[in-house]
Amino acid sequence: MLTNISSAGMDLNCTCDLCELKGLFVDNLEEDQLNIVCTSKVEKEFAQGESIIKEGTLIKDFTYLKSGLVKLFRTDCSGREQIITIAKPYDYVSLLSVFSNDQYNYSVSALEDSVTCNIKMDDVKSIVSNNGSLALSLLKKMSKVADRIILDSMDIRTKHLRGRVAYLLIYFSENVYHSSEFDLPLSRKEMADYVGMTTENVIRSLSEFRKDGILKIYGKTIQIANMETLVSIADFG
Amino acid sequence: MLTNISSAGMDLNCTCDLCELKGLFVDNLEEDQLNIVCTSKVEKEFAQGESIIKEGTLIKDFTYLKSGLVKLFRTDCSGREQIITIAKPYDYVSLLSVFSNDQYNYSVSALEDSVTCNIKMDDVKSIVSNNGSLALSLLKKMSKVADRIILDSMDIRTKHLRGRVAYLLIYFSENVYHSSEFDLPLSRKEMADYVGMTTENVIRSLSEFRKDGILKIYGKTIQIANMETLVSIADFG
DNA sequence: AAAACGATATGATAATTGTCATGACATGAC
DNA sequence: GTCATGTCATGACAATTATCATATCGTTTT
Repeated sequence: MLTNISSAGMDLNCTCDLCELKGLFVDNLEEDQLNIVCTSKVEKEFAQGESIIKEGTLIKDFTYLKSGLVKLFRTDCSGREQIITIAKPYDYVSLLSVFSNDQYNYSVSALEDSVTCNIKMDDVKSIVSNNGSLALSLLKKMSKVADRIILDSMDIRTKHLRGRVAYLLIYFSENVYHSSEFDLPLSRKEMADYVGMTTENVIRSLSEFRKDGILKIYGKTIQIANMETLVSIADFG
Repeated sequence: MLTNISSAGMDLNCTCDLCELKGLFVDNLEEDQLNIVCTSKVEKEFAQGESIIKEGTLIKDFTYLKSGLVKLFRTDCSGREQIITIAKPYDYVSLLSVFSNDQYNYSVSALEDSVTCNIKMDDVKSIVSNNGSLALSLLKKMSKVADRIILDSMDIRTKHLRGRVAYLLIYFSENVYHSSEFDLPLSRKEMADYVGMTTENVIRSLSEFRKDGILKIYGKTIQIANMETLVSIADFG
């Protein structure tokens, strides 16, 4: 149910209208609905490595990422982790499952220090029922997120080991850090969980790239020395 | 823009309120909105094997499956088909891409004789903007469809060849034909496109299952003789 | 400092899958 | 009928990946 809020005006302490994610919510909200969000939203901080959402847990909030980097993953029947996707602010988040299920069927944890914004699911549903433009905006967002996850995973499926690893490195370089040099936010094992291969083979690929002069590797720090070759490997080599 | 329809009452020829899919649309529609759907909707028939949607084509309609069976697929960079999912009525369809893109990034074709119902995308958007419960219903549907596709493909990724083939056979037996004997709607090559292996290896798996007495195979007709073993192979064998 | 641990790294070997060649069989074209 | 074509089928072999053993490095614990 909607919390009934006086129409005396906005909470002056609320900064939702300054939120970098306003495009998703605020632009579509009437003042009284914005007040609901402002009043009921809760921001939470998570340190690198901390768990944000646990598979099987009840869905109470609509959650999205304000800053940081997270991984969505699940645990398969044999106990191994599978990374479904990696999300940065505005990529994410609470769209899978949220409207169809009462519990999460994946987990989320922080790859870097992160901040989430949480709105009560009931409030979101109430607002959506009364606000068509927000509904369309959510449908659009959800459609895009689902598409990206599905097509990316189909894409990765066509590649061999080296291509998959190259693909992942290029993803971080181009879409997350916008630089040819960056600190990998994933361990080698997590890279393996993402591309669906073993840790050893991911390490081997990285070593080969290093020996071939495509990468310079200092622990987690990666410098892409030959982007052209790396791209051609990702596009299948 | 919404077509302006006289309020004189429903089109008496419209049978949308009898549609087996009314749960998705009709239950959430006011009478005037229902009239829009009834007037603008177009039903199309497709013979087995016919193309319903082509990748890269402009999205004009919101489409769903009334009867039959279809496959969603895309063509990867090396020209090979990848089946994203197989959908039966109410499973499907027009949810991926539709609200976020102006063109399809996958194709759809009929595995069995099929009938689709098509509503102009503009009409759907207009109605959603004015109808919160329909919006929620679409969000729910979309969330469920995306979840299923993503989790199924993660699931299949954990399995080896034989497990994947077994999984697919069980899917048809339990979710589509509700019988231990059925006609495969897919060629061996399509099965391979779905599970991400080669045609030869899919055929080999089927042959092994036959030799082991798990299946009886007469061309496309499959009879599962030992469901228990097949399930244990799917759950990983 | 020593010990313990986890992540990274490399090699040898086994398991799994892909590729290529070949043939049988059905179907439709001519 | 014969031919061409495509699907189904099987085998031999090559390529790719997983598994297991082992070693190093850095960090934390004791």
